[in-house]
Amino acid sequence: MPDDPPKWRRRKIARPDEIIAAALEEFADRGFAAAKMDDIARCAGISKGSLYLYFETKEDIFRAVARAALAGNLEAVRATAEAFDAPFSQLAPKLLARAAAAIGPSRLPAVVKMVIGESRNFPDLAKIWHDEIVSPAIGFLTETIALAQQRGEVAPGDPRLFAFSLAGPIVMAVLFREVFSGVGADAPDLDALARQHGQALLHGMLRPRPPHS
Amino acid sequence: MPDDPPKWRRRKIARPDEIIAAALEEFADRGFAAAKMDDIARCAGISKGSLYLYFETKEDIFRAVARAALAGNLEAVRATAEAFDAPFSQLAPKLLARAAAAIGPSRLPAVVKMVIGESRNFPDLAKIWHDEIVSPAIGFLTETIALAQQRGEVAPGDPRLFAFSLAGPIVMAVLFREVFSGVGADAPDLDALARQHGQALLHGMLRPRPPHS
Amino acid sequence: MPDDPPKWRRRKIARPDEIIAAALEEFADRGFAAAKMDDIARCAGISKGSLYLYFETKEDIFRAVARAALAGNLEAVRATAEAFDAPFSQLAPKLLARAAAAIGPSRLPAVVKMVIGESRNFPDLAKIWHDEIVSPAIGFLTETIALAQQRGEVAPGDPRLFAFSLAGPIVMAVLFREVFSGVGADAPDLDALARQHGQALLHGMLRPRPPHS
Amino acid sequence: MPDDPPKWRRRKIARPDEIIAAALEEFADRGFAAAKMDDIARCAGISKGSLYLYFETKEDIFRAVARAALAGNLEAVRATAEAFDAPFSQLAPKLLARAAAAIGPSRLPAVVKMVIGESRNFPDLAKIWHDEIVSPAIGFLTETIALAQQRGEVAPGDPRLFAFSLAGPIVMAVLFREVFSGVGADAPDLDALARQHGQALLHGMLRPRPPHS
DNA sequence: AATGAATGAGAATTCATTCAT
DNA sequence: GATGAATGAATTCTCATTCAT
Repeated sequence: MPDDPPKWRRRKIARPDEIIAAALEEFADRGFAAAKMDDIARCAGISKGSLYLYFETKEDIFRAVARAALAGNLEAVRATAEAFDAPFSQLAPKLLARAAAAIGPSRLPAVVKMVIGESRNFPDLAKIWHDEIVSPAIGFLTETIALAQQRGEVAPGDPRLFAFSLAGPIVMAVLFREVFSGVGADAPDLDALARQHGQALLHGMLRPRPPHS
Repeated sequence: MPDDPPKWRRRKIARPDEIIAAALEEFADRGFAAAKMDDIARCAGISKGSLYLYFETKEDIFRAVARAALAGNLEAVRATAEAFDAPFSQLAPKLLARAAAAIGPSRLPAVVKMVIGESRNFPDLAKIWHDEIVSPAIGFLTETIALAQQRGEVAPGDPRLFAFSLAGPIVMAVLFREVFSGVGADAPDLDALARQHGQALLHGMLRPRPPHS
Repeated sequence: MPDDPPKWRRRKIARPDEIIAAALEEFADRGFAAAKMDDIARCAGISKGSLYLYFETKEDIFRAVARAALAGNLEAVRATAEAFDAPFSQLAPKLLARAAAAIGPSRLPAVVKMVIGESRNFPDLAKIWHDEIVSPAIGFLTETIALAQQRGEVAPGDPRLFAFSLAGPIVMAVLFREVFSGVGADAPDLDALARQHGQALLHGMLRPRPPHS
Repeated sequence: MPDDPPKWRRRKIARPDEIIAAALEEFADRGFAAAKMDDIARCAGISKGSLYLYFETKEDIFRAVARAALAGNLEAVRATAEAFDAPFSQLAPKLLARAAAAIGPSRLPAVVKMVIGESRNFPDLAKIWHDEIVSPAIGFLTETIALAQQRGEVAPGDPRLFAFSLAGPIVMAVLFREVFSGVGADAPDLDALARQHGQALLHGMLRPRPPHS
């Protein structure tokens, strides 16, 4: 009987990712300390002991979860760099729309919540998140804005603060949903916010004063 | 011996607040689960057993901390309502500046971090924070903006999303500082951000296109 | 102002007894370990600290309770000795009736329960109870029976075992009531038991076989 | 190495009973509250944490101990029902002898002591013991006596009180031994008591008055 | 004498981690 | 590789006892 493993013991390769996915759910739901290895194992469909075949400690799993969330989004940030040379008035709305679309359905907000909550206990994670995601993302925005300022498209001002102006509302809305959905809050629509915020920030919330009339 | 008994015991009245202050530090530093009752007690200058004279459980202390942080700020939100009838173009910058000034030196960000991290484990707290702080604050902004729209001062659009546009950058910056200061990040200056963001959001980031040239 | 203490602080003399009475209730209800000094104090109408003005430790109170219960009954046992020279057939029923009447309304059963439950933890108490109550009582019965045997009134046999025969049913009924009333058991009537048991033990439960019929 | 792995771990099946046996010793010796989980574990030859693999709480172990003691004896009570139709004058001594023989070497008295001491704290246990052991046992005796009365073998009287008359001395002696052995009391011999008490209760303690002489 | 706030040793319980099978 | 029984360090909470007032 050549190649019939009557019951494929789940492909070894995929295990770590399954564990990370399971752990993400548990950590997101209960936080690092309150998540139990038992639950992560059960959620991953394996035994508790098997977790230790793939990870050294609970902390390791946490780090792996936090890092795994980086992976994809790190790409996303870089990918948007291609749209780099459009005028800022067209680039900014596109970036906001993409960010909103990308974040909305992902588990990223849950991981962000995790990282926020445990930033003091896992300073290395905070550092990695800062160095590899948050800082690059803000840096990218800052540079883009600075360039636009050099081209005379954007008003003078600290380009880094402008980056916060641009991204802040999305961040706030994402956290709002993560924290308060489930207690009866109605979370803002991310796409609509991205659209309206882009328009408002670029052209101003104020209605252009009617000539005088 | 004049009249300074520097180390009186028997101070039933003051104790709960001292405990809450101590617990705030511990919870902010380590999170709910990792904060030890021993440490809270030591930090409050009393014995472990004494904590239980004033609070039933560790959870109770956590709730008390989260509630105590509400108290002052609830007032702040209401107080700003007085500036109500200035034109929005003057009101908005003032609100941002006040918020930045009030939040910056307070421990509020630490409590916010706590509440974010434990929102799933303490849904009651999430609800209270939503109902008593976040929702009123956003609601207040929303109404203010809606009125300004009726007066023709503000461009059309969902006023609640505008509220996120207004407040989001401050929120993001506050959390940025709370999470990433300590890993070498340079946190944005809150006052400067408030000023520049107010200006940008009201009048637009874009430099008014020069006539043609 | 001669002898008017505006508020008689409760007569000092009576305090220990009040404490003992209060402690008896608590110990009887919850057992030694589960009874809290707080509760004993509250039940005695004084503060927790005051207990320690009269007793050194919780154990001391327990001992005092167990000893106090002895006091009265020790007398009772001796008092019955006066009826000593009646014929056994009259003496035995009287003793049983008196015991039943004395025990029924007293808190003695509760103390007995206490002593039974804690006999291993308080061997000194077990010893005192044995030496001062149980052993004298059984010894008194044993002697009485032995004398009756010498007078030819009672059948041959170990007089100490006869003592158990005599007293056992009362003891069993008392404990039955103490333990099982409150879970819906109907406790036997002590007086009736004393009467019927005396009759049965003296003359036999068996109906005298009718001559032949 | 033949086939004796003298120290296997992994013995899920046997463990609960070993724990119950160990706990019985500890509870009997010290009472519920004073028995420490550590000691029970050590006595069972396992670690403290392992107790919690098999029982939820200390109370659970206590309940299990109290229930386990029921198991065997429940059978014993039923088993004696077979001797049912002998004349009471033969049946009663047999029942007493069997009870004495069965109880003597067993740990039942220790459990009885436990249940007596904690009856208020574990009313459910008191109820179970009443409903499943004590009440059936007394009920069985009561019925047997009532039948014997109908057959004219036993004198008139409340058959339930007769049941106490029959069983009480054994109960008293068993508790006497449990409580006072260890403080130098000489416990009555259970078998001798059963024999003599049966004889006395059936035929009367009084020596049949010699015709006159 | 009386109080009750303060203490801290002690106990039950949890859970990450190990390792015999 | 996989399992899950076993472990014991760590933590919360209790409560008898003390002592400043």
